[in-house]
Amino acid sequence: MTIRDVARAAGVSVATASRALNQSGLVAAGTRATVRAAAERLHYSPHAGARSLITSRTHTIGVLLPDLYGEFFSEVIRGIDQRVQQAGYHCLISSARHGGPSLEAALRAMRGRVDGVVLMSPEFTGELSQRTLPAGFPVVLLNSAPTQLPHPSLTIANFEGSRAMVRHLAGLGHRRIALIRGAEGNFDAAERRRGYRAALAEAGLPPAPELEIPGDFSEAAGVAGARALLELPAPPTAIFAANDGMAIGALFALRDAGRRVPEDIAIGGFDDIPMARYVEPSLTSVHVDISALGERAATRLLALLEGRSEPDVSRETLPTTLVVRRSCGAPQR
Amino acid sequence: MTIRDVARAAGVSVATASRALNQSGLVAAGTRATVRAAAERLHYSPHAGARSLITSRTHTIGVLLPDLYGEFFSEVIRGIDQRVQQAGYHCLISSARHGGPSLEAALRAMRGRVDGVVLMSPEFTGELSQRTLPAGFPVVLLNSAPTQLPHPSLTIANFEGSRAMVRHLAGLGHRRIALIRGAEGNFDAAERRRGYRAALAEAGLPPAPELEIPGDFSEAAGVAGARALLELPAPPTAIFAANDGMAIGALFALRDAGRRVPEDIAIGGFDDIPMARYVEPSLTSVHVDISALGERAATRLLALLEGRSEPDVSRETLPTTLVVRRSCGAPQR
DNA sequence: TTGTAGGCGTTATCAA
DNA sequence: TTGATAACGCCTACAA
Repeated sequence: MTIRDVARAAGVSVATASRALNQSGLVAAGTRATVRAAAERLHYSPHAGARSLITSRTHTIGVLLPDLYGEFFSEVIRGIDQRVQQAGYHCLISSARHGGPSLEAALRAMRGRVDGVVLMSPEFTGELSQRTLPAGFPVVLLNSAPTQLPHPSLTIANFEGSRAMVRHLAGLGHRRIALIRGAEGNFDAAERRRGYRAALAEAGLPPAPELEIPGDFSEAAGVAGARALLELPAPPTAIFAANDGMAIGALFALRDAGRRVPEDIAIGGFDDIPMARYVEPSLTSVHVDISALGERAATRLLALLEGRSEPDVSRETLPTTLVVRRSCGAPQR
Repeated sequence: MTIRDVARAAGVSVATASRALNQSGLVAAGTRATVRAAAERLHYSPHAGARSLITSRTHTIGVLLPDLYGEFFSEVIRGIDQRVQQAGYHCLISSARHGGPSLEAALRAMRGRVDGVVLMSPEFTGELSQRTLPAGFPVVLLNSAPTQLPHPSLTIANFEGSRAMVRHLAGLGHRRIALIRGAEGNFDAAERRRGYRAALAEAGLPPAPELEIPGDFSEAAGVAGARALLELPAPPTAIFAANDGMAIGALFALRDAGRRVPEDIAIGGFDDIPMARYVEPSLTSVHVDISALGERAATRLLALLEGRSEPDVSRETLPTTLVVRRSCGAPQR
């Protein structure tokens, strides 16, 4: 079932059939109708590969993520797909997780399959880019550290969100506010710590290195972190965990240790995962609209593809909002 | 950067270059090395579209889901991608959600881009299949009702899982066990109800139509369902909700109504979403390994693609396991 | 063991 | 307004 069949059925040449099927060119209204009818009747749909060969557009964008696990990624994908679909594009998903194919291989494998790529990976460097991607290949970076790379990049307001959280805790009267940090070397984690420190400084609270506990975004790290904090000669009265997973871990650890939340210790998290509403007490967190992040990334990439935007390498930050629930002890509503 | 460039750089013909790059054909070890080196140096990677034109394989599989929202879908995708990636394939994701393009359009748009498709949609009929897909096009159905369609299909053990749950509740001494049903017309929902009824019958409990409350898998339906049940002249002592979302809704409704769970009323859910562990009391549920479902679907599809399997249209059911937590009041451990 | 040449399904160019 | 025909990049007979 190729365009030849359609052409034959409509009694025209393939060239005319092609013109009639696409918007392009001048075709008599009558012939166009005949061709369209034939295509419909034959259930014709063009072969994407062949078309991309000549147009050198695939109408597909690649989405390369470090993993496909968890709500963050599913939401990103949802946002991207939604945006991309309404533009008539497709989504080729791939994860370059540890143990799987390298980022380079994954990127390379996408060649000829996608017109551009939304990329989330700390490993992506200029050197790699140059080695792997054709010059000028459209790329949008997601949640990456600021780079010199000539690509637009999107992040969420890690710094501002954390600062708002810690400011809120300080506003409730807490003087000893601990931080359970995110993964070492992670850009989000670093930014969240920066926000934490900034808020402390603003509130006139002295930096207290012993209140900063390393973590890795896992629930277990939250448990361990909270336990460590309780061991301190002067334990904190509030804990800010760099993500909700660790915050929930901390919640459990405190409960096990017989501490009441928020009466004895307040807790705040980051991400506002759905579960935050359900834990007991419900978790104060920093809300992030992840599907909007994906949608925005797709929009930027499409703009690049359509050549509508200048090589705009600006960095864009999506806002976050503090969601106050019971775990921080603030008066509700 | 095409194979011509590589050939030229290696001082051979494109045919030889092609042979050297693929496993195929007899090539002198020396020339193979030269060609490979040239390809490496030039960062050559073949154009997928062109290749698919001649081989008529894309090494890509389509994944068509009703939506991309929530953990179920992200886990399915993860399972599929994992399996497919290790076979050197790619994943083209698409959702045929309401308001978006129709299933037919989505399916049609995949032509020439994928070698086969993992499909989850209640709307997929033989008629549609015939109209949209080339005869013999590889399809694997996910969580669909049994059909006459000549495609392998995969489901989870809805019936068995529900039966195990209700059997468990009956075993704890409950005589009045209610069901909050899943969405009308949904195959999973129907199967879960069938399991519920079967377990009641096995336990010698009389069917009690007033204990079957309609629902739609939403948390709100769980709230409404639980309230309705409490209004009954003889309320149930246990509630089985057809999914965890509704079970959690019911949990909240009971708490609001001043009922203790599990002391006054026991609750069980289905799916074992991550949140089930975190609600208070933790929720007894039926565990489903969703990424395994995706992985299995991918495996079946790949078998079809590689022609390794006969046109095996068998229906495969993935087991579920009952996870007992506190909400049902069973002794722990 | 290697090279030549044809063709996969489309669109684009150029004549008619 | 239409039709031949030449690409696009690749693979694979077939010939050398």
